[in-house]
Amino acid sequence: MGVKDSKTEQLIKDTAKRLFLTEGRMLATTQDIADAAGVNRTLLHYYFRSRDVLFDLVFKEALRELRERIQSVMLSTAPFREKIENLINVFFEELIKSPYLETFIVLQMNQDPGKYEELFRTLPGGEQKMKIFFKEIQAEMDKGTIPEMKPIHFFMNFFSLMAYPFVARPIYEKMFDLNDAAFKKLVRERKKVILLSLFKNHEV
Amino acid sequence: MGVKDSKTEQLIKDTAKRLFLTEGRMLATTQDIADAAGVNRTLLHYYFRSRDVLFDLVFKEALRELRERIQSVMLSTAPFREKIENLINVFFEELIKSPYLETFIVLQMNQDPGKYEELFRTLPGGEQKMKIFFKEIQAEMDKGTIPEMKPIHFFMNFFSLMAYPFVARPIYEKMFDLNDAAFKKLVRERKKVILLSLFKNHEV
DNA sequence: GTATTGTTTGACAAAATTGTTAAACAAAGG
DNA sequence: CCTTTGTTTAACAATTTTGTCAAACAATAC
Repeated sequence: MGVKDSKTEQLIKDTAKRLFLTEGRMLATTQDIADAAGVNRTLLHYYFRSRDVLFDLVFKEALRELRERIQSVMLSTAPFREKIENLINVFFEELIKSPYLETFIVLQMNQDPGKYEELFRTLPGGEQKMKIFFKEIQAEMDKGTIPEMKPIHFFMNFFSLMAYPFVARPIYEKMFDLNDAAFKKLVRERKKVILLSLFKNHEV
Repeated sequence: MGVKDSKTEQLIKDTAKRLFLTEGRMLATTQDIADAAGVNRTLLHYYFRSRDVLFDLVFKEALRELRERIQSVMLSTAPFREKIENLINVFFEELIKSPYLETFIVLQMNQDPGKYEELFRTLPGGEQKMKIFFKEIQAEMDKGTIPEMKPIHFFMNFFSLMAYPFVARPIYEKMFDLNDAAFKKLVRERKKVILLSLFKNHEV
């Protein structure tokens, strides 16, 4: 066996993941990836056959992981407000790790809609579970802790408030002259802001 | 002069705009654009010299237009709540026209940060104007019509609630099995939902 | 040591995309 | 009708990127 053993395959995959999802270099060529990983470009084909295969692999893995983490929190038995807080934590963690996943998805879905269909289709029993979560949202409205609206709007609001600042990060950074530290500070503050904005009880 | 006169240049630009911003085909090749416009590919070089030049032109034009429309509303003398309503209308109009502008910006800014810097830098007097808008936000908090937070968070919330559903549209469509009509209906509903979510007075 | 297996490499081929050029063409003025 | 000007075209060149291959290499088993 070579001195690098079988770690090379993982190294390439991790590097691709970093370039695509963390640094937003979605157009990185096989050469870019090989260079960043410090390996010969041919190895990329040796292990993954083609750029497309590697690309899909990275994408699907990241998406699957995100979905699983979110679902496990969303379907936990924690009280509603606590559940929302946990979701914010999970989502922020994932978005800090992969700030371009969102953008990535949107683009991919458009370049070839249907290709990743199965990744969004509610799993067996998933639709049922989503309905349960939506019922919980409705119950909160009935209790008067969140404003009245279709549960899907609450859902969209929630994910909008969490995700968009990451998607728009470069815009905000230019617009308000923010450096990395300043942006991260804002993001930390947003955990409270989001709760404040979702719940009627405007105290934390 | 040729039979197509000088309309060809505009036709190519419009087609590129449509592909890039409306259909999200950001990777469309010169051939794709020429085909979509029904002209010979060489004309694209004849009028715009290179793909990059055309790409930048489309991008900058769209961005400038969006910014101007937003600024003109943001700096109008309308009462705060009305101003927010007008902003929603303008933003929705623009996003329906160019649903991929946001995504486009994010990617471009990352591929080559600094390249489009001047488009975000607050114009001469622009920073001053942003401060005025932020003061208006603060005044509303003092009046108690919106919850207490740094004005920049209100600003981020506002744009998140408006923009994200467009960015995430393909995801939502798969996730909740929405067709075009259903999605558009949701968007129409969101005008009210956003107001409901931004303002403390949870009635419309 | 030699065979075997999997890994790595550089050289090369193929494909896709962009950019250039020279010639054909079409309209309008003289 | 001939010239001028701007437009359009096809053929070609250049570049970039992906993909293939056979040979070199390294580790382990025999």
